[in-house]
Amino acid sequence: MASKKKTIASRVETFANDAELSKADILAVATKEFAMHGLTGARVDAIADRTRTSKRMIYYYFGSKEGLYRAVLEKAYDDIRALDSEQNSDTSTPEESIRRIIDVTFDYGEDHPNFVSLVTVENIHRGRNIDQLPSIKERNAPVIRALADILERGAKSGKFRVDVNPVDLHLMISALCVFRCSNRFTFGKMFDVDFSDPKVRKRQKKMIVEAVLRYLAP
Amino acid sequence: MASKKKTIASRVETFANDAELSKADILAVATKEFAMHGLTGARVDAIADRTRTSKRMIYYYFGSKEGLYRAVLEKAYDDIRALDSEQNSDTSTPEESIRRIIDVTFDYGEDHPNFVSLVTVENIHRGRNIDQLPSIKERNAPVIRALADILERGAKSGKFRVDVNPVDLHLMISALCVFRCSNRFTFGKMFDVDFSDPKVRKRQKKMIVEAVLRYLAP
Amino acid sequence: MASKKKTIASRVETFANDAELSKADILAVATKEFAMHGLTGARVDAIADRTRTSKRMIYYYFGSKEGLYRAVLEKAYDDIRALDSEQNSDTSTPEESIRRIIDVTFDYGEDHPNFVSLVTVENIHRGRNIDQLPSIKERNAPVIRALADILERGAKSGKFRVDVNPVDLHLMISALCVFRCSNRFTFGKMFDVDFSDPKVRKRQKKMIVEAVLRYLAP
Amino acid sequence: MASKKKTIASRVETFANDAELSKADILAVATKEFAMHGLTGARVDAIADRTRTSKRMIYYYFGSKEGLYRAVLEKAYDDIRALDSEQNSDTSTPEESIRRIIDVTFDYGEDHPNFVSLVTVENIHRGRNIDQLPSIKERNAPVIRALADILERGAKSGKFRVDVNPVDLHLMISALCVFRCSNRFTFGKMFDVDFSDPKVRKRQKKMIVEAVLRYLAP
DNA sequence: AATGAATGAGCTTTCATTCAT
DNA sequence: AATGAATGAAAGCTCATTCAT
Repeated sequence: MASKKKTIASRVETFANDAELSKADILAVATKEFAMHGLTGARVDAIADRTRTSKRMIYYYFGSKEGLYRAVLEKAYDDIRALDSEQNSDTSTPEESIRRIIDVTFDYGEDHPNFVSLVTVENIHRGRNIDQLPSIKERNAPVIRALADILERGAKSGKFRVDVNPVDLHLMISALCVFRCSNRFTFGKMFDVDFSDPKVRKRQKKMIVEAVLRYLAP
Repeated sequence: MASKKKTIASRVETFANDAELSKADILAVATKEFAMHGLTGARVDAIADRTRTSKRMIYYYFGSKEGLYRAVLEKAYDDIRALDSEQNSDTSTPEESIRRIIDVTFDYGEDHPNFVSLVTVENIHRGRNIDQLPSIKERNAPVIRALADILERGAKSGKFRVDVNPVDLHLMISALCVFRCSNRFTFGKMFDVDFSDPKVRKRQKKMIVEAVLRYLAP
Repeated sequence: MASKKKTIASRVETFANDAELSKADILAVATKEFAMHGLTGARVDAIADRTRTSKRMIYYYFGSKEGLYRAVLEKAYDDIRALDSEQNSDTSTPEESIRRIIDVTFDYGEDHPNFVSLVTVENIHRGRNIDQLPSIKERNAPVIRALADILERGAKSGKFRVDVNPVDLHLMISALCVFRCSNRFTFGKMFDVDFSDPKVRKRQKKMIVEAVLRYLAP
Repeated sequence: MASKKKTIASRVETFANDAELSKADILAVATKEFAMHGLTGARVDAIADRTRTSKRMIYYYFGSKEGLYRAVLEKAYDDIRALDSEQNSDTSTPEESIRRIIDVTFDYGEDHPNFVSLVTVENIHRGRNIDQLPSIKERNAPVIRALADILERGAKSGKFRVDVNPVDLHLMISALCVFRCSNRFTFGKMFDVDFSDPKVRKRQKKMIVEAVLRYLAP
């Protein structure tokens, strides 16, 4: 290994970096595995095999299969935080803001099937693991605050109705954007819908925007 | 055993019933187990233990763990068929029809968490098993026909817009009704929503009805 | 079934025939299965599936898997008895008799791989089952008597040496004719011999005849 | 454990040896089991029970029951290689060389019934496993080369005939020496031969030597 | 801090056989 | 005489994890 020639000072840092790289490597592989097979279906061996490190290191870094799963879950929700921070643009109209939120949410689901799967998996396990990651909760508060702000501005300007619960609105948008991703296999096969077809995608996104905006109208 | 007193004629029938009863018993227990732990997480031993029969009989009747899972899946979709047949009431207005479809769909998700979980589980497995149950597909066609009929009546009477795809409408209603059930754990914990609270339930159902009807308006 | 119209008298006989046909059917299938997979490797289910009757009938007729195996073994040795009876032709010279015995033995091994396999299987089980079939022993005595007779005639005429043990001679011929059948797979693969090649077959038969006759020469 | 006192240096080596010892232990026990019961008849549990290690370790070291069987087969053929290397003595006459080869082959079969059984077992499985052990083939080439050399020397000196195929000669010797071992149970019981009787053994070995040498004579 | 070797517990499945008429 | 339904026992194998340095 190259690290053999390093000074003690640099080595500590390098090892730390190596360790971080290894952890990141494991997390990336594990994300796929958990998303594809679920918590119980995922195989620690399978993860280790596709990693630069060994199975032993998974336990060294993450303690257990569940510990690794929780780290994967945390990372997945971490990644989605970047989404929210982009949405703070007060200059746009409430309607434009809603449009963009739907647009971003819709695309995120399409582009991050692993995230969608992980949320699904976690719900099968009744949110048992997300309970142990209190940081996630804090991170998600901004979404509701942003929606509440938009709703307030819309109500004040007379463009939106005044009786909308921001959490329910978030539920509505999430449902419409995520369900078609999380249930694409059963729904797609049952009703012959090809969710990956760009035309279908565009049509459904338009439908969601219309439905939400009409609902918000006074 | 009670069968000792039976006549030959009744015995044959009774035996058939015994077998059917045993199968039904196994299916009921297995439905719970698969819904709670997923396909891989479910344990054949655990199912057998809660059954009047033995593990051996599960293999005798269903061939394999996956065979049992498929039977459970088929049964779950079978049960939902009853839902559809109730909805054929041509006397009601298109709006009333939509209201009732949402009402029934919403309640079904609430009242049959196992069904919702199974669909979730099947999507993690990318619809691999539902593919092998072609009967399911046929059974689900009526839902779309019913919606298409309502849409047509609505369009003719000028109450509904004319450009609605019935499958997309079904997707919208399913998303709004099912997502809040399938994702109740992650969403509920993240945003402090108690989906089991009757007030929340009522409020959200009202929101869904409004959203859909407003979307369908011309 | 056709038997439904039969009179009672004929039915008994017919059933007996049916039974015999079923037994023969089972035996034929079982012979293959035991020859191919050995006693433990053979599957009662596999045998039943390739039979016109059911697994239950195998137990009805033969009592157990081992019982069936013994019946198969007995049948196999029964069939070979026909071989011996043909060989009693006193008009031929001792040398001609030996030639013909080798010829027949050699061809029998080639043409009845199942028999060869069954003997092999039985030896893996240390002759445990053949022990319980005393009839087989009696049936095999004639071979030795025939050889003893040939040896005596050969010795008297001065064509053969006088110190040959007929059982050892039978061992020699059997070894040379059977080994190349029973061990064709390991030997063939190890030394690139294609035992099914007619040229190889002819060459080896010639070798065996020469070796035995030279050994028997005074 | 004794290893607690070991130095680091010795420990590594000792651990390696422990593993090798465990493997050798398993192989020895498995050889017996497979020879006695065949591939399917052998029980992994039975092997594990007679071993210092556990069933789990068998799978750790050998992957599967078939993997263990192949290892056993390879070891058995490995052991016989020692036999061949002893036979290279150019000073002896061709006749003496043949005598010794028969002597050694004859005794090896007598003294290693497990080897004979394993070959038998492998032939029932149509050489499927030996196919996957290409090393075995290489190891067996020397036998044929040695025989070819002897035949050539014998032909040159006018002591042997010139038209003998060395592989066929090997087949002849193997057949005469091995058949009486592999088929001792059926043949012995059928014709009342006690192959373990030293007198019988001696008589038959003499017969084999005579038969082969007479066949090789010009 | 990092790791190769080892493992107990439990998994799904298969097997020959018997039950009950 | 004949048979479809049912089954206890055990098989091969896999899993996440720990041992021991």
